[in-house]
Amino acid sequence: MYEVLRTFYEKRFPLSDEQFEFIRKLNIPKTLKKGEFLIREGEVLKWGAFVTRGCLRKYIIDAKGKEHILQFLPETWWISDIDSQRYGTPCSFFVDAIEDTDILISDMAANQQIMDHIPGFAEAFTKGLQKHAAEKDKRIAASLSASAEEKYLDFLRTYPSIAQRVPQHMLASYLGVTPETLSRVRKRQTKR
Amino acid sequence: MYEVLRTFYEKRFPLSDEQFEFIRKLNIPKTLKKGEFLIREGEVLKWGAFVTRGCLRKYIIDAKGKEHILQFLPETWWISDIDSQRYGTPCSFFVDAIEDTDILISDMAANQQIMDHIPGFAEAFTKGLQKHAAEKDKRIAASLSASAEEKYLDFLRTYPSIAQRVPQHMLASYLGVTPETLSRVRKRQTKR
DNA sequence: TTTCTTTCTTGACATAGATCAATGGCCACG
DNA sequence: CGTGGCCATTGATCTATGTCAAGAAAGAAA
Repeated sequence: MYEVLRTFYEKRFPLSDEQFEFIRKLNIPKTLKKGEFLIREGEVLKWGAFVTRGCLRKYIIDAKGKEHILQFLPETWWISDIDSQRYGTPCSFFVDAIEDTDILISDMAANQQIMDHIPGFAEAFTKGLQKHAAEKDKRIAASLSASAEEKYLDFLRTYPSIAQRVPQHMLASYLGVTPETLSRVRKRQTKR
Repeated sequence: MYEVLRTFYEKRFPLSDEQFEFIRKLNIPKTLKKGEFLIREGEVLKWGAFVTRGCLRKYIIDAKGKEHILQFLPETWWISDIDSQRYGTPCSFFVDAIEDTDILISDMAANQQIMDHIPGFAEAFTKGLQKHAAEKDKRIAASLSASAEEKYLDFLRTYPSIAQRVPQHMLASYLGVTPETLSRVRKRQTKR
C-alpha cells in the first residue's frame, strides 16, 4: 500500500528511493472494515491518515440528529484536523469507512520531520489544504443557491469516480437532498 | 484605532506596553469608504487586515453571476487568505466595505515576527483559524438542510450584533434566501 | 425641505423538492 | 437456494420558498 503514497508524492515533487524510505518509516499502515469508525466526534486527533485503498466518509450530526456528509475520501485523499492535532481541541465530526479501507497514519511529529527533510513536501501539503479551503467556499455558495440537478451535475463533473462508487443515499446526503429527489434527478438525466 | 487591537489581544494573552509597541509598529492603518474594495478576485494577497471600526463583507460571484456573501467582518475580525499569502495563488473572493471602515494591515513577515516575539500570539491566532474552519463545516450542514427560519434564528443567536447592522438584503444573500423570504420570516418572528 | 433612489414589505401565483406510501430489486446470510 | 432487510424507484400529495409586481418606507442627495 505504500506504492500509492509514493506515486501520489511523485506526481508533486521528485523523490529518491532513499527519501521515500524515510517517509515510509514514518507512516503506519492500518486497515478498516466497512462500517468501522476512524474518528468520532469529541475525540482529540493526534495524527492524520492517507487513504491508499477504499473510501471513507466525513460527516457531522446536526442538532436535529440528522447526518450530513461533508466529504468523501477515496484513495490518495488525506484526512486530519490540523487544529485538533496542534491544540488538542476535540474534533467536531465523525469519519467511518464505507468500503474496506487501507490507510497510512502519521502523527504531527512525523509530518514535521518529513517537511524538514523532503524539499517540496511542505509546499505540496499546503497546496492541498488551500485547494480544500477554496472548495469549501464554493460548496457553501452552491448549497445556498444551486438546484438539486445543478449540484448533482457539478458533483459528477468534479468527482466523477466518487459518484460511481458511493451508495446513492449517501450522495444524496452530501448534496443535501432526499434520496427520492436524487433518484428523480438521475432519471431525468439519463433520458438525455 | 490601535486600542481596539490591544483590547482584542489582551483578552487572549497578557501584553506589556513594550510588547504592544512592538506589534503596533508592524500594523499599518488604513481607512475604507463605504463601498470601497479591499480585495478583488484574482488578486494575490500579501497581507492580512484586522478590522477596528466598521464592517466588511467577503463574497464570491458564482458561474451565473450571482453574488453570495460568505462572511461579514465587523470590528475585531480578521481577513486574509493564508494560502494566497504563502504561495502567491490568486484569491477567489471579493471583500468590500459596507460601512466606513478602519483596518490595520500587516504582512506575513510582520506576523511571523509577532509570533516569534509574543508568547501566546501564535496559539491565539491559530485558535481563531480553527474556530473559523469548524464554523464553515457547520454552515455547510445548515445550508444543506435548515429552513430559512432556522438559518435566520441561528444567525441571530450566533451573531446578534451583526444582524442589527447589515442591510437586510445582504443578510438574505448570506443566508441563501431571497429578500422577500427574509422579510416574511422576520414578520412571522415579531408576531411572537 | 423636496426629490430621487434604493430597500423593504406585501400579495398572488408558480414550482422544486419534501414527505408519505407502495413496489420491486438485490444482496447477505442462514 | 430461499428469505429478510436494505436500497432504489415511482407516484401522489403538500409545503416552503422563489418569482413577479406593486406600493411604502427610508436614506441620500440636492
